[in-house]
Amino acid sequence: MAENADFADFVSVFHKRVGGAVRGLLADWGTPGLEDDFVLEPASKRGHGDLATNMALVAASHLRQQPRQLAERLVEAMRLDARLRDLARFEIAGPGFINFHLHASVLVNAARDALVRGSQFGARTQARPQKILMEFVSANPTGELHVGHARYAAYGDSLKRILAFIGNDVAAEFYINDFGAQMENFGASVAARYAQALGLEVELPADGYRGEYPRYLAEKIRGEIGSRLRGEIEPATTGKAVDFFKQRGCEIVLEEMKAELDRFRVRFDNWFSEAGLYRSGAPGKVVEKLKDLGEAFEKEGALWLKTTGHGDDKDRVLIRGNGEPTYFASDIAYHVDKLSRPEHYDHLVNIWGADHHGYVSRVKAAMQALFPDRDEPEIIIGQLVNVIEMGERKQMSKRKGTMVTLKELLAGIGVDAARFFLVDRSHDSTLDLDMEKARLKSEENPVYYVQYAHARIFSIIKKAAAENFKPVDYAGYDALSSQERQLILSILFFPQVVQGAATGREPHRLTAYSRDLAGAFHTFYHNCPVLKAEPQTASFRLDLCLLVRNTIARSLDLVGVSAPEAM
RNA sequence: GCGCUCGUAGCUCAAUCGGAUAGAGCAACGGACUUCUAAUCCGUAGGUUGCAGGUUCGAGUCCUGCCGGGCGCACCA
Repeated sequence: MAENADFADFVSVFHKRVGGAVRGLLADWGTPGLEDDFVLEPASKRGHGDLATNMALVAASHLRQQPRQLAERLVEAMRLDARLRDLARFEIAGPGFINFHLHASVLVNAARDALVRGSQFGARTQARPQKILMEFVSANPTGELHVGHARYAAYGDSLKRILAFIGNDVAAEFYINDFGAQMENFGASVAARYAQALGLEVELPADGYRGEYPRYLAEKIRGEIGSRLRGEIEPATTGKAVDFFKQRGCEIVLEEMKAELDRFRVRFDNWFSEAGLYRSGAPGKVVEKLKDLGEAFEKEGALWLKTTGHGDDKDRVLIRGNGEPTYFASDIAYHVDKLSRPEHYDHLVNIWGADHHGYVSRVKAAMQALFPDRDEPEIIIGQLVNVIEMGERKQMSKRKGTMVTLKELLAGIGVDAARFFLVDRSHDSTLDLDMEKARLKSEENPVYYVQYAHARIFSIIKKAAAENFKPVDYAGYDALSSQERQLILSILFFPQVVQGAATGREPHRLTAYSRDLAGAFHTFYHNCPVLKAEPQTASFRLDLCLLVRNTIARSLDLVGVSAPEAM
């Protein structure tokens, strides 16, 4: 408590004070931890005061006693606490809720305090900051980013911002799968398109990459090298040419992905190459290590990892019968690498699509075998995105061409609407995207509702400057309207919302919050004139506007959305 | 078949450890611009939280079964 005093926000201070007032009582009752863990929620919406707690109900379920009677005794204890009495009055309602009515002056002071904290309001609330390495998107470098990737990019980047805001040291990494059969296939496909562009009769590999993109890459490479590699390709693509097209094609793809992600306001601190991992011999080394640990065994000509010893439902191949390591082996090496770096990460977070969820337990099993004393990596599974075309739901597929690219999404609805839209729903429900509708509906994207509130405030601020408005001291102002109470309360919960979004890994709480806050502001705006009010009222309301502006801008920034000054 | 996951208003989604009358936005309907931006506000309507049981003071939330959608069940990545 003491070490965080500088960053303590009103709600958590109030929470501690309430807990302190009833600590002895709860200890007598033997409800361990309740004095620190009880829920304090905003309640004004329901007309039950400003804040409420269900602690009597929780205690009742432990003690098997009447909640209302317990509530009476809790409130009695609270009334004995003079400092708490200075903040609020209390009452019992319903089955045993305790409602708090905050004194107006307390709300005014809390708002002013939040404003003074400026960019630090709600920040650095993490009790024990961690060094976190997040890995997400990690699209194969063989094509364009589509809206599925965009969803993870928006989700992962937002989560990164949120975790960093509350005090963690967070790095984002993109894992490049630039090794293996898929890449050979990709190189051969681009080589074939190159040859075709030169007028040669060369077929795409049987299961090669179709669609426009390899053609585009081939064309681009032809612009760079002309017909220099013509001889390497006819009549069939040779290893040397495939290597070149693989390499150069991959480089171009990555450059374009970077540029596209940059436009989407997603930046990775590191791009990690799987091929580089192989060059360093890491997969081989980790396999040796697993053998030494007695975790690997030979069967049917392959080398297996005994993942069933660590909770997986079957054992997994590390080295294939043909001597090649599996993707799994290199992925283990990759995770070992993450943990072995000089940064000494405390925690790894991987964000994977639902199509990889079968893979989770084997990676965890491998890491458990190698690092029995460390926390296992946290793997977040995000659901997929379907594309709706002509009213029909289709899974995205590069081959079938039913894919909407990130580029198209941004061209259609823009960065702000796209990021808000993608992050606004829980990552664990599938998302159906109808581009036609999205384009039509972008006008009514809730992001504009939120941004409009921000722009309105700027308008007030500009007007205040133009009129040379001189604020006066509003200490003692306590004639709060219900709209002001609601607005202040909404802001005071911002730190809790951020904290909840962080621990639950749920950035969508920020978009929901920003919408609520914008709503509270719009209501306030219609009922409470700012500059036309009495000087003291005007001064307070102007500060309140500044606070709302800061909080909306921060909420949007945490999900990578801009806060315009005018619309 | 087995495993994971989701199912909430016409649509898209919320709902903090199991708590008060399940909430927003959009769409629909009715009102509000002589005002700091009407991209807004106020109001009305809209629900057997997929179905059936169970646990308990209390279940959208936990447990069991069923129905439906998605994903997975490789010596692919």
